[in-house]
Amino acid sequence: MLPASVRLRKSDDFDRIVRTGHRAGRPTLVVHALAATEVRPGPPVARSGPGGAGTQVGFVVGRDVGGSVQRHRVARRLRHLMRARWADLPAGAGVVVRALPLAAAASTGTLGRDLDAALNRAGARIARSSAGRAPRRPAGQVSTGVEPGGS
RNA sequence: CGAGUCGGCCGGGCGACCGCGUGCGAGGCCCGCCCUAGCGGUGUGGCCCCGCCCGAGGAAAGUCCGGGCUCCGAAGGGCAGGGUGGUUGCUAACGGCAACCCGGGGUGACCCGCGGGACAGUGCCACAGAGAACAGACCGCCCGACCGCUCGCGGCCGGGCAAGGGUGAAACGGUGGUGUAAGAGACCACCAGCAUCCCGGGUGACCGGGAUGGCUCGGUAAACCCCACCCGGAGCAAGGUCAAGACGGCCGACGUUACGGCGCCGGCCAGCGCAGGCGCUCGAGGACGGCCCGUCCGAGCCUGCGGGUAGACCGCUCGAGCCUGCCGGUGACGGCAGGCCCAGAUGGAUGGUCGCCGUCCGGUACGACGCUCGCGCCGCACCGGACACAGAACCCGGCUUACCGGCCGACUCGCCCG
Repeated sequence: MLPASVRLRKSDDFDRIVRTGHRAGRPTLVVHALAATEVRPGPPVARSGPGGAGTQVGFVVGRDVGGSVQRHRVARRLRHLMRARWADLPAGAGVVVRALPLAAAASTGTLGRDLDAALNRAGARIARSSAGRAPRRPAGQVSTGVEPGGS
């Protein structure tokens, strides 16, 4: 399981990442992701610990997935799967994994493969938009790693 | 052995690896404070890491009742509104539970009942049927006049009757007799039922017995209504503390940009700011869910414009608590003694992946028994599949609903053996 400190806790964070983040879909789930500079325009929060420093992850399991028991089961399995992949995420990134109705019936192995594929595609899209024209974000962004002015 | 009734309990187990949350303890780094200024002390502080303890349910569910707790004002009266409805108890309380009463069902153990009032009033009673509420006469029974006649009768008119047939959930008591032209509680006996009174038993619902009366008086209150009793409102997003705070904050649309922003419009929610008006005991205004009364608060209030919270902590888990034993009670339950501490998350912990076992179902093979020779049933082995309903969110007591299955106890009926 992921500790509470690396999970998204604010409704605003969920809204921003789901609304403006880069998306990658699979049959069982959809990954929304933002690079560190897109998550927080200001100076990054200093954070210690292993893996991607400051990376935050959240999960959305809606009512269409199933009843309360089914939804909790899906969310727990996704948290366990994300724990194994969390260290490989870029530092400071924000990721929201949204489960689809098929996730309830899928095996944990299938969920893991879908999560890998979706994370890879979302990562590629972040890299492309940072390097190139940034079609999804009309207001352009500085490349990852360069801190915005002011500090 | 078979069939059944009631009550209680469990609701997969063990292991390995990897994890999450609260609490406690040790350590490291940072921060604040103190001084004797150090390799110091201190902490309601933050982060990391290690160890230990604990960590979902019988329904955690539906949110249908009842309470605790919190705030509204300290919780008044009447009306309206809502709820409950055999009796006596239990309980903090209840629409819950127990025992009993009455009615109904079952051979029985036992089960079921929204179980006050229909002479206070109003309404409704479909279809069928002649007639459905101070009812009614289709077939029918009887008497009389007239006509016909094959002299057993038929037709028609007037009158009497409601026994028999038929309709219906229900037809204005039942059976037998007297009576009569035929009949009818018209009268009589018994029975059922109703009303009033008396006696006996029971705390009571009610039960048992007796007398008198008129002879019989439908159902529906989960229709309005009447009677008795109960109910102030909102809810842990209750409520409280702290920090920030006016040149402010967030969100969205548009325009512009040197991509840092800027302008403008709109929206959002408070104790705030400005202006105007009214008022300070001859009292503005307000509170008590609605209305009236009554009571109380009261120095601020109203309007317009501007402007605009929802972060952290407390509440938050020791409670009508759980277990064991004894005592009282038919029982629900109560009393006493001893022991125990048993989830507190907040995008929301209580788990993930495997292995072995267990339970159930299906198939195959073998063995025992029964046999109507198709099969049934039991044991065992292997293979395959399934393992329910469901996730705390302030806390309790209930109710209701969902649920693969399993275990235990008491009792009833039938058959067989001794």
